[in-house]
Amino acid sequence: MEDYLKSLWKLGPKDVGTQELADNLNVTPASATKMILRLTEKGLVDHIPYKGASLTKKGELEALSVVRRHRLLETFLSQTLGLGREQLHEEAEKLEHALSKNLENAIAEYLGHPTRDPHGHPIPGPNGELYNETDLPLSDSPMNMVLTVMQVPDNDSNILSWLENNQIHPGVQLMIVSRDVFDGGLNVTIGNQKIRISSSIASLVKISFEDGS
Amino acid sequence: MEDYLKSLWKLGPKDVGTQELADNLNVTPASATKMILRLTEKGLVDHIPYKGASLTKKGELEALSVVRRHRLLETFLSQTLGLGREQLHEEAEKLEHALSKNLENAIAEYLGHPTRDPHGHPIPGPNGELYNETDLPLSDSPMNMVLTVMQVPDNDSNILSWLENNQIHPGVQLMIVSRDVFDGGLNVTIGNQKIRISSSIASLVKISFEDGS
DNA sequence: GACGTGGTTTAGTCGCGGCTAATATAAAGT
DNA sequence: ACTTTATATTAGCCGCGACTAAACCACGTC
Repeated sequence: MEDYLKSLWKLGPKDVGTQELADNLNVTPASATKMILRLTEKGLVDHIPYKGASLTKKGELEALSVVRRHRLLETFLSQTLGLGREQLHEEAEKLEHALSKNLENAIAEYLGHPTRDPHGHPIPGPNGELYNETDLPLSDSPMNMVLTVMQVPDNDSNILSWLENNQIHPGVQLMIVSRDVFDGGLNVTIGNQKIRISSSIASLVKISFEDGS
Repeated sequence: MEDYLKSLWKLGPKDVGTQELADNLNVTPASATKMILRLTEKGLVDHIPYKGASLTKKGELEALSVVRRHRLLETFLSQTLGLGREQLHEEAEKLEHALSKNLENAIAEYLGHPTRDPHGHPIPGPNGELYNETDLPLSDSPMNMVLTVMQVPDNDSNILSWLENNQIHPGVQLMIVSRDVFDGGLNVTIGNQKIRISSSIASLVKISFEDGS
């Protein structure tokens, strides 16, 4: 239920098709339809049959609350237990539904009310406030400029391990030296290393032009 | 489900009646019966109809695993977030079902494999090993001896707050100076304070004769 | 030894969140 | 316009964990 809201948020704000939603949650389209009906009933979702579904204001706030819990948990587990970025998502996924408001507050307090999680994703405020929407996909970034990695994906531990092995994580600086005309792959320098990043991965890494520290 | 195992463990090792179990979990006896049947089916519980239920070896291990997760979580939340003893139980109760083996291990590691939680309750090992079964109820303890508080209850935040307010928590030393003949209430010195502890509360506090530090 | 009472179980229902199989719809191709 | 095809929905089922109401059993009492 909370998972559906989260997925709708992640896939939104456009209307999300049943199939797309179902794929995202690893359930069948029939299950997704049923849930969409339930959520519509509760006023969390607007649904146009055979068209798609999107969150209402109320649904969006719910979704942001889940996302907040998720990202606070990731930050907390990283900070205390020192879990690697590849492990965080999976664990937070399980715990987020069981996190009380009290504990959410205590964790936020403990962490000093962080605005980014260990993947660089912005953490919504207690009332759904979101900042930091200005980061750019690495795949769309200009060449020969110093770029600061701001965000890496959180949900694919394979990609994440690869990035980690190549020293790519939030805060790191790099520069695009060339771009492959055919497949969009990037040749990048990072420190004194040169690596190649496929365009599919590059589209998942977000950067800014400022010093991200 | 895990809650049923935990309750059966807590109320055992004797046969537990449907009513008693249902009361403990705040459900109706009918619900308890149904669950007992399911657990029997799975080989976690032995059930004699109209008599009672008790854990099998397999069920006990399951139960101990839940207890371990619960107590590790309490310890972890206390240690990191500094939550008060009264709040720990409730929060751990929610999270325990969502704690993966991985995270359980990471937390145990982080805490240095503790054997007691903040209430002094023993934490079962990863394979269900339990020590520290020698602590005595304060209500049964001799007078005029230095006693060390080892365990306080975890599940009643009112009692816990009262104990906390009177400086009674694991590690504290006290002495029984007199015992009320009629109601079993205890007069106790703790530091230079004298307080009275009702027999019902005293039966929930466990002590040892050794220095508990 | 029948009788009543309290605890136990069964029967039937509900909401949640899944599934499969069958049906309905919208959009695109001929 | 008609048919194909992809996508959505409905219908009907299952397991979990709760509930109420009704039947059932065991035990102590008379």
